[in-house]
Amino acid sequence: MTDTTELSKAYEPTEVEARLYAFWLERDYFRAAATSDKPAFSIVLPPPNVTGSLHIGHALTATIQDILTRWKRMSGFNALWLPGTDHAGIATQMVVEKELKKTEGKSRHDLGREAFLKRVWEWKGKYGARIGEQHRFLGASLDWSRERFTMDDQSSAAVREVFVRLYEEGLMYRAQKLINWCPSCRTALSDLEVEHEEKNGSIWHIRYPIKDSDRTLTVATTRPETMLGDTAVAIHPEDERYLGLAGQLVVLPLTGREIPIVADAELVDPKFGTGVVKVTPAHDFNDYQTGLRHKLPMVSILDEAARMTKDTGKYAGMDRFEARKAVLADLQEQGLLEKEEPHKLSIGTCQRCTTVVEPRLSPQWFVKIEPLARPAIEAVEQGRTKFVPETWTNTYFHWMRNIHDWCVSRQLWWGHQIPAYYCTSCSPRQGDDTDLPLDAPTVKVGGVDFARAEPIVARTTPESCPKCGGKSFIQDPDVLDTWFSSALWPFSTLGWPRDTAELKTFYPTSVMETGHDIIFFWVARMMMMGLHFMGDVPFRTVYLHAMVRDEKGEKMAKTKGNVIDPLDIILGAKPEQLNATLKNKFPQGMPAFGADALRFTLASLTQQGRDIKLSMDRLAGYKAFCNKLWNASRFALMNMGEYQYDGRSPKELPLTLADRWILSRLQRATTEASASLEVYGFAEAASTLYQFLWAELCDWYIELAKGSLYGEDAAAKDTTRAVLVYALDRVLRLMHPFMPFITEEIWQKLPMTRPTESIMIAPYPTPDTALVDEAAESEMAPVIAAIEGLRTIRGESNLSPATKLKAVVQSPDARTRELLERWRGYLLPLAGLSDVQVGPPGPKPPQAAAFMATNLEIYVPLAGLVDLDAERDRLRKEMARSEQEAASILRKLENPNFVAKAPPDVVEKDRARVLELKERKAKLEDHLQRIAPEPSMPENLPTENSTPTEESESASPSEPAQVKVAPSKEDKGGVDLGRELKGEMGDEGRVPEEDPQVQDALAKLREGTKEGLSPTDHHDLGVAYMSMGLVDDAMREFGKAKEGGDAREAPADGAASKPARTGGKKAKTQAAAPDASEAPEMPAAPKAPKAPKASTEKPTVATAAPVKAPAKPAAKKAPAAKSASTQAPAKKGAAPNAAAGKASAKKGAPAKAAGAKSSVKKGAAVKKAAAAKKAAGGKASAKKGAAKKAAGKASAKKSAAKKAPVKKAAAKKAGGRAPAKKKASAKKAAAKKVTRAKPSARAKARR
RNA sequence: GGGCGCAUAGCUCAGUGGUAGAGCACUGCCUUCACACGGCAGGGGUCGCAGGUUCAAGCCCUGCUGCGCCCA
Repeated sequence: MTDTTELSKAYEPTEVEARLYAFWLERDYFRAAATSDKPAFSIVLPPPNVTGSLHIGHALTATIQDILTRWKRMSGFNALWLPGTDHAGIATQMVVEKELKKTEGKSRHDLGREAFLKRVWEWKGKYGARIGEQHRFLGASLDWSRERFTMDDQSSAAVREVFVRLYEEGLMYRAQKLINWCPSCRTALSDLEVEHEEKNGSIWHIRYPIKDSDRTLTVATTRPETMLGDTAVAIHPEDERYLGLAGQLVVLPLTGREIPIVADAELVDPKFGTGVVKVTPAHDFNDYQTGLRHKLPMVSILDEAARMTKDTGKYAGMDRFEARKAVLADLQEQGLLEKEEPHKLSIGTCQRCTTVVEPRLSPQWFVKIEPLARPAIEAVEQGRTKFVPETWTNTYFHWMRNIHDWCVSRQLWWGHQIPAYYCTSCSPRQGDDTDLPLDAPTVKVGGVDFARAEPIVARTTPESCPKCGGKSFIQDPDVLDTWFSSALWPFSTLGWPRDTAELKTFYPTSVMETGHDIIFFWVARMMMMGLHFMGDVPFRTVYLHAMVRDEKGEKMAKTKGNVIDPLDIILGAKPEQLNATLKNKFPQGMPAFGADALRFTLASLTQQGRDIKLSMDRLAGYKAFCNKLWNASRFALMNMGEYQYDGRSPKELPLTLADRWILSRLQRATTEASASLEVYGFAEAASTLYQFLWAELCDWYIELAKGSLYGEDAAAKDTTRAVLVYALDRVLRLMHPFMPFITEEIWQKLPMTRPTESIMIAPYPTPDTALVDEAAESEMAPVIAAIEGLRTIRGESNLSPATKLKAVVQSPDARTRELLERWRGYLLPLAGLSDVQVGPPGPKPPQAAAFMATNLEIYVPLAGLVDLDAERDRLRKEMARSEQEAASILRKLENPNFVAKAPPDVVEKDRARVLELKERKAKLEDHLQRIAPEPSMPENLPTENSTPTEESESASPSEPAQVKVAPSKEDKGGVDLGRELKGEMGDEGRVPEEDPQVQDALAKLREGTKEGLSPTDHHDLGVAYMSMGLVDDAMREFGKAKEGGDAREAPADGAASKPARTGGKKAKTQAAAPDASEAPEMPAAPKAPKAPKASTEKPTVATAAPVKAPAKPAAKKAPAAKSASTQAPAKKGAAPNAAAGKASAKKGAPAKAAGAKSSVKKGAAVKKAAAAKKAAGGKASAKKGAAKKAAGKASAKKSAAKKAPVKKAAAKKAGGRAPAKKKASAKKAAAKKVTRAKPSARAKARR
């Protein structure tokens, strides 16, 4: 390994992956011990087709299994993951045949069996290693020393042994039965290898004349050509139409053969078709059973290629579909074809070649299933094997309880030849097979008629015939179903039938992990064979993963051109290598995402019970995650200096709060990740680690660590380094099973003493409870809350990160204050502050932006920096959220049933929550009043009957004091207060405080905020208290409200109506509350809470509005406000502070002398559909939401809660009109995120 | 025909009765000395539809619609 601590700037997976896999192989880390003191963990890899190529399903399989194996290996297990490949009988034989045809123009029969098999082995030698090599690109930690092949000597020996034992036990037999036959592959198939597909076809009605009668019976059939093989016609015994006919004969058309009419209640459904069914026992499974019941002759009319046999007269040699046409034509000609009707039917096709399969009567080998299935069912019933997800258990049971005997013989050459031998001396000979086609599946070997000969089943060729003493034998030419050898895989790979140490150590295997598509093919059969031959289940757990589909959910198939090659993802690919969709997505070619990103993606998408849609976007996201990990590590290494971590517990170091916090969070992540892995929760574990690394370690700890790392205190520096190394070491090990390469690469470079030479054999972390630090986490909470609050202010105000702010943070809680004070070193850099003053609630800074969190009030003095408009909008939004949530909880609390029946703690929580929300909202409103935008206009202070002041706004655009809009901000619609105030002063150089006018207004503002709560708030609180039954408190609040000017009566029922809230300002030149005529003292004293009265508003703004969007601001506003106030429903008094969205004339108006801006408060709580409906109509929707959404979608609630400032969108959008929607749908939407300062998981993660 | 599963943000998906979430995508600000594969902030939801149970339903029950898979 390299010593360098330098890492490249971005993670480049390709070189790292190749180098590290070689390193692991060289050190032999993948090899499991045959015997060991460690507990065993074993998985056998579902053997891929030996000549196959890695596809995305293999990648998923390998990812999951490698995660399990590496996790267990690191957790102290003797972990075996055993690789191998499957000979894949039909598939491989077909591939080689095709190649043979292509290159030499020969068939396998041209070569003969022996020569052909030699070719297949050569092929296997050439391509057989490919699939294994491809697994290495994935990082699969397979024990290659134990690699196996289903046709190697050991496996073949196991197959023979099983076959013979089953035969000896009577569970393997040979019989002439109707089986599924593929006329193209020319072999028998098991039931499972036939795929059923619904297709549109026809059903023909054919008249069969009754012998010695004028009458005919009309049969309905989907396969007229098989009538040549009919041996009866069946009717339902109780069908009145055909009473008395049973036992008579019909004359089979086209042949003249006479066949009986039989009564069969099982076969015939009198309601279907004509109620008469032709019976063709040799070509239909239902008819076959009928034939057995009625002892009917069975006439085969199709040969192994599904051509009509020589017994079919004029049809002989025709293909079955050709024959169908001929038969129909002849019937037509004879007037026996009554009609043809469209008909849906289920067609069985060959899984391998999609040829329509043909039921065929032939001698085959079968496994008697019932005695094997019973124990396999019981084992699962008893829980000796468990399915994950559990839902597969029922599927398994259903199939196991209904399976038929398993046809295991295949008329192929490539596979395990059946260990049955026939004496060439005394076996019946084939007498008349001379005209069989050369390529007949049962070739003429020694002339033995295998259909009639008696097999001698033996492990090796018999010495002599027990019957005649003959010494010459011929082995059964057929081979076994590929799945037969696969069924033995869990024990044949461990050495069975020999008694090996591996079997003792690793059987039963720990987990069988595979796709759910082979639960019957493979899982069920392994269960049966394992139980029968090993006496125990083959695996304790079956984890069945989903199918991987493309991004659209379509199955990946070459024919669809949507196949994604895992190697392309890992290594990258040129555009010409990609399928059309991918080429479109990556016109320059696909970048090398790397195995780690692919693995992490697959693990993250693996959810139980649904298919995986492989999303390239998510893949890119996880590559970014790799890069993030890389760079976090790079940062750490860059700051290590000469430091070497000595492995001491961090507990012994003088830890800072951030240290303690991240160490504690790490322990939690450790616990959660392990717990998820225990229950196969790969996606959950991956998510936990992702969140920890990114949202906690990178976003917080590393940022906090910079203080000490860049500082002068050497000891503090080293402590931080220790924690960084400790945390990285741990998280790398935690992630190693998911992302083996990048974790190894980084881990090797950490400046520390490594317990092992490789991370893959280092211990998997377990949580260190000594480092779980509740106190640190709760101490960190207010620090984080404060930083996030400050960032919110900054973000919402579009302040550059470079702008340093001064902040005032107030908390009633002494502990919180102490913490913030102590950790101001965290606060300043992360929030971008130049200073912070922490104190108890008290005088608020004038004209500041504010953020209210639980127990925390944050103010940032504007100092000419903050976008006042945006700030007001934000505050209103916050208020609306609080209001919405409070209202919804209040509704609950008002319900006596809820209070009576819900658990007390739930009720209590809700009550506390309401109070908290009310308080929060009160503070917000209070602050909103404080930064009301009218300080420079004392002459506009409203009186009792004052009208809004838009006139003045539009009237005096030229007066400096009224120029509100800083030109530079015009386009954005924001208002820069500093400039605004300066403008008002007409002097850019002076600070606002020096202006007497401003001073005056500010003084009034301060005065007005002393009480903290507005009368409206007191009233609302009263309602809340009332609903909780706290009558005294409620009455006190109502009293205060009244004192403050809230004229409403205390509601008798606790469901008082609430007045609409003020808060919105119409125009910046206007006094704070002029929109409420009944709120005279508004601007200076926020006691006047009344609803805005739209009627008093004059849309004078319109005159100043640009030609382009003339009516909007005004027209919109007025009706909305009106509806809001007039519609305020009585019940809960949802005061639709509604919603007239604010409209800014600035934007649309190119020159707008005076930014005639009009702003109406956003409605906080429009709870009633009726109110909402109307209110919505007036909304000038904001930002992109409005631009994006169809007008009709902007529902009332949204509009009410939405941001009002009309930014760019308003200019773009002509309308901004949001037609009312019928339903006030956004109840929840509006209520959401009420208290969340930051919605992202990364933020949430650290709370 | 029988069985199973799925339907939640633009996309891919978590969410087992008590404040609807993540990643990606999107919008704004920022190329700040780990990372622009980046940082901060923000917007975005009729939880398929309709009933029912419950104080309370995305979650439980019934029915319906659509999609998928398996079996016959």
